[in-house]
Amino acid sequence: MEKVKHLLIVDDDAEIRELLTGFLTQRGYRVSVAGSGSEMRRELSRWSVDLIILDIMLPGEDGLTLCRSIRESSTVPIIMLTAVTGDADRIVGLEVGADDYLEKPFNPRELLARMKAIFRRVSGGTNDSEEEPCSSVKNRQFKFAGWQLHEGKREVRSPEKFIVHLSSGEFALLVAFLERPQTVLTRDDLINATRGVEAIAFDRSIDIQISRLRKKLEVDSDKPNLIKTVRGQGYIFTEQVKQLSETVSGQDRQS
Amino acid sequence: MEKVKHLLIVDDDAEIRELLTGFLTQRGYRVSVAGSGSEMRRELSRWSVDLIILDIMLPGEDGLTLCRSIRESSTVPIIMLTAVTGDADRIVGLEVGADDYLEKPFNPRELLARMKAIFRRVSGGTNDSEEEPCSSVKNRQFKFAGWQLHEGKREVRSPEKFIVHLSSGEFALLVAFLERPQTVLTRDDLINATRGVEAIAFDRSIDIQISRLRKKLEVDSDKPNLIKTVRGQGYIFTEQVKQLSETVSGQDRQS
DNA sequence: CCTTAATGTATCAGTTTGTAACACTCAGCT
DNA sequence: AGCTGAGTGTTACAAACTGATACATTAAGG
Repeated sequence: MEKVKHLLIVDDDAEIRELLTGFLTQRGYRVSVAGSGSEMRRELSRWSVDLIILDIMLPGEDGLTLCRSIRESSTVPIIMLTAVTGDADRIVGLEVGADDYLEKPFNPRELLARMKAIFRRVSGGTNDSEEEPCSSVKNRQFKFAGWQLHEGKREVRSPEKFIVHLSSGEFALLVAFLERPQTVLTRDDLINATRGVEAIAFDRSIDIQISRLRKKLEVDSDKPNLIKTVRGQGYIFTEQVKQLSETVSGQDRQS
Repeated sequence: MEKVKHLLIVDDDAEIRELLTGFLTQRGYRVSVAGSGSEMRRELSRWSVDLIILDIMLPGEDGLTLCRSIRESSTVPIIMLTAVTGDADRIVGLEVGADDYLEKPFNPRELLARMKAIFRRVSGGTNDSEEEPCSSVKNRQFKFAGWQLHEGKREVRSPEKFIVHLSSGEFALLVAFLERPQTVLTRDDLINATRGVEAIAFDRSIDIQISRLRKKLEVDSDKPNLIKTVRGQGYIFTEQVKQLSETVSGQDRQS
């Protein structure tokens, strides 16, 4: 498990601070708060935080100024909260060095989604399974429980050799599982694998894709056998997977 | 994935700025704006941008002057926005060093198409598969799933050895796929491969050609097998391809 | 049992893709 | 010139896909 992330919320509205603190604490984050620029500096001097949620509208020094000044000494991710606005503020926000911005009033879950997206991006260098612009064609084949998946052909066959049509999203999800069978994958892992680092998505959207995938793969989708739920953690692909990697270049050459 | 392009919109009309910002941001570009020549210079001094969209009609320094002055120190691509006009402005615009121009009022999608065309041209040096003015005739033959394509003869035969007539556009598209089978090709890739760097085209026009090609190649064009769609990304040719390259000079030599 | 939180999924809305129908261009022909 | 037909792109709408909402269901822990 990863280290608990430490967030700093900077907003002059006590109600919002409390709302967010509650919501984010519950999700397992460590949360500090500040009601002004000076409080923010005090907090920042006291501990290093992993992400700052910064209201643009603050008494005294405003968020933009603070953001700029933070950026002079640090690359800590910043999400700006802007009042309802056209695109103008957004641009300003990003230009000042914020990593993302969110319009008030906002859905806390969307904040969470964007936070996660940023954390994915930041630690992103680590991830493998990213689509490379490489020339060598990925041409893997997977077999499990009589099923067969051919990556290059984007084709899935049931044990009875019927072609089962999966949508792009379902296909990507299945490949993610096949790459790491018999391992619990969190929703974050799956978003990362299927949508790349950039995506902003609520994690429940994975549940829905899982549900759709199960409907196509499982004999009895009420009692899933291939993809099982690990409560509180994520999902796991239970079958053993045999992988054939062809190193062929995708096109045979004969002169 | 490629780095996000950074655009600078220079226009005194706030409404147009916002419209374009919204449109282009949504398409994944990073956008800065300026309402005047001085703002433009400030923006340019702050970061390097990948393309400038420059209104010709500006209070104070006009677009032509700005364009010229930019060109003294930089080759950054520029698209000029001209008021409705005859060719006069166009010519002037291009003389001043703009890469392209667009008449107001314009369709944002056309702007997008022209931007992409410029980006293709700029990074164009990289692409291979470009029609070379070389003397040696390319005389490749491709085989896939029983089909046969002879590049020199511009001939395609079905598994039953029937000649299937493809239009030149469809033929080019198919060749593009055969050159990189089992790889997802974006619409941009395909425009680049089939129409060359110069072309200006909406990317939906690729969809149409795909549709027409499928109708001729696929057994059941409702459930395409050869060319599959990868939602949000592009298209992929699923079959393995066998390529026979003849290095002959196109006309048989026998002494 | 009851409470609470997590997960499953039907339904709906927004987005992307498919394609028919139309319009325009450009050879080749009269 | 004008006509004709093939090729191509656009418009316009249909179909597929995706994710959010909302509620149902299930598990965990008293």
